[in-house]
Amino acid sequence: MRADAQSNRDQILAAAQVVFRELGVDVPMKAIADRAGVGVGTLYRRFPDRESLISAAGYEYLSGLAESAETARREEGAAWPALCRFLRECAGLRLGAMASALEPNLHDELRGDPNLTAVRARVADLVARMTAQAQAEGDLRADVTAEDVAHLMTLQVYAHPKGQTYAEAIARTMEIVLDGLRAR
Amino acid sequence: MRADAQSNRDQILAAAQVVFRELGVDVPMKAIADRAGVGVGTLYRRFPDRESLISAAGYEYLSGLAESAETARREEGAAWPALCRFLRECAGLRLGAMASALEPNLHDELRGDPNLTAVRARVADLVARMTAQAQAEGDLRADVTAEDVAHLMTLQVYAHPKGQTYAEAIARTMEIVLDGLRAR
Amino acid sequence: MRADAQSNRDQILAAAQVVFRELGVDVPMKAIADRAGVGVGTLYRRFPDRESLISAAGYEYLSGLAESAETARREEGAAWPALCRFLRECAGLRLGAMASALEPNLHDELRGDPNLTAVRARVADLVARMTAQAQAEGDLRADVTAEDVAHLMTLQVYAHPKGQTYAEAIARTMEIVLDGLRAR
Amino acid sequence: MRADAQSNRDQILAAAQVVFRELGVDVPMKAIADRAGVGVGTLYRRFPDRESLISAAGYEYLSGLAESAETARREEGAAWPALCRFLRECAGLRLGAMASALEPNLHDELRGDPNLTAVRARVADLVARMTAQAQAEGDLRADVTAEDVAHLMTLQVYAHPKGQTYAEAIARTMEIVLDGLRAR
DNA sequence: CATGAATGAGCCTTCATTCAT
DNA sequence: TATGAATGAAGGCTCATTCAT
Repeated sequence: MRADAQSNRDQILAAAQVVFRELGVDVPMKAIADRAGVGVGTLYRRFPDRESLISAAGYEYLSGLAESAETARREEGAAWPALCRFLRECAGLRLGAMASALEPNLHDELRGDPNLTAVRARVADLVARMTAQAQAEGDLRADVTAEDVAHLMTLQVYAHPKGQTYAEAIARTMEIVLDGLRAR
Repeated sequence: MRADAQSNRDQILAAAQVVFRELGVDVPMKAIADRAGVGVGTLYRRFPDRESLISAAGYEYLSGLAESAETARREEGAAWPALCRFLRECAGLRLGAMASALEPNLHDELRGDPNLTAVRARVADLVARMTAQAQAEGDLRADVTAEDVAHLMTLQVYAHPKGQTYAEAIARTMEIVLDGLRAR
Repeated sequence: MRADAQSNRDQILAAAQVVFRELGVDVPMKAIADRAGVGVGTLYRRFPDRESLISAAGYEYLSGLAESAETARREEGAAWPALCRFLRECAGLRLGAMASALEPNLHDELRGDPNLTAVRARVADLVARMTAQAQAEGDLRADVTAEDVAHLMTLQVYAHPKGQTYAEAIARTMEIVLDGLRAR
Repeated sequence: MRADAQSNRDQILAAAQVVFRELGVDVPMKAIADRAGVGVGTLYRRFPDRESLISAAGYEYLSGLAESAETARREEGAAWPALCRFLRECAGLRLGAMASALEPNLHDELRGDPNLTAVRARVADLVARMTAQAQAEGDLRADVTAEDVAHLMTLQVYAHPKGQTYAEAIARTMEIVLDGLRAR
């Protein structure tokens, strides 16, 4: 791929991530193109339909997440702090907005996507391992499943009252959740 | 208002609540009219635009919630179980889907709505009172604010994997959250 | 159906026949709506996609044709003049432009259309009967099949040189064809 | 012109003829470029717009036709069989699909094209001469004009029912036409 | 009053044409 | 010179809203 084309592709993907996060995946394609500084035609050349853009953006989201989960495990020593760091990051990424990509059941067209399937599995596996280990180490309550934890990746609240930003609101909520997860 | 007109209004409002919950507030107006068994014209006669329908539906949601919060307080004896019951009900109602109505900052047109403002205040007050009382009774951790709790009313997760329904997923998440809220 | 709605439907159908004939079936929907004096929305309300409009217009074309074939048979006495009259009318209608509707093999979406199938069969049957009878009466050469004749319904030439209109050009061509069909 | 450039030009022209015949002159430019095995840029370098490509392809069509008309006259001896051979070839070439090029009145942009004008005149002249001669020789009915015959070059039918190909359908139709032309 | 028909603005997508590589 | 990337205008279709019946 030509250098300029690649750069445009990157712009578009970055723009999509931002815009999906802020306005949701049903945002007009034009909004994404504008944010990326390209024409709609260019966007469609790279991503022939909305699904393929969601798929690619979801892939980026999830591999970034997998990446940083692995980093966290390496850097934190224990599983529990790694898990906390991971879930905080998920919340910050507003992963819920991309849930269509995460959850095969939501968007029919995305169900069979092989890249997505692979990275979903990779993330699910990381979550399962962190969960098991944190339970083994006695830090995470024993009665939650890896799936409960996976749900928490997409935690959202819809309120940002007063001067509080969404990031602050969800961060506070996530702290409560983490306290709820901690073993007594 | 004539009896049949009133009945239509009630149908529409009920339909809107169901449909908003299931498909979100951006659902086509026709879908609501169909569900209510009336023509779109009738819908527009009662609710001149989408905002006013969201507003009215939000009002219903919130007053129902206030109602049942008061019932809970009366029936549960202590504030903490009343609060738990209230938050579980919020989750079940998928209140997040109606967040536009709840949160004055989300939908500009809804900001100044007097009915909504009043019922929002009523709910906020109830939450604040339950919060304070539950903290005073030593059941709720002391470091959360009434606002943290208010956020939790709109808690959502976007995943419903395997055979689990959304209701089950959010219920499990809410239990974790309630454990996180409980005083040690 | 309400009277005004019915009238609009008729306008649209009439407009479609004219515009299809002149510009072909790939003409912008807006062009048809404009010609009918309605908005595009109205057009789409009555005919949810292009296929259904082609189908309806094709049906009109073909039933009109069947009608007039029957009239011709009644009025002309013999089969041969009835056939000639019929083929002249086909040419004048520029039936070739509507061939998608006539020919199940051209437009996949139109293949299974039951109305169209029925009227196609009706026309095919009329042609077959006129053909057989004209041959029996010794006016039509014996070596042509009903299918050859059916082809001639869609006869087209693409030229309209000098001051000649298309109608004149195809009329002259059709006379030559009819001479070619006549038994010696 | 460099040898490779010339070769590209030839490829494109050949591709255009094939694709125009099969899909019509409104086919996407990319389809032609692909068929020619070149990029669109190359196509546009050689033919600055669609008209000039139609013009060039039309020129090829018509000079080929003129060529073979002359061959036919030389080889057939009499004018009538030459004319028949010529018209059969026109039908086989599906000349109707290129009618825009043939007929100055159809495509405004093509009206003034000098190459096209010249070759159109050349073909028209050949047709006129064959017509006159065939009439003089008593084989062609006397009441048709050279223009009637020219029309027949673009004869089309739109049906290809059952297993019959278009080529077979038009061939059969042309035989009827030729019978219609023959003097009694 | 209730209905659903009509309207047109808006988003989706394709493709002719231009232009950077 | 060849390529194919970028652009935006144009046409398809949906849906919020208005209005005739």
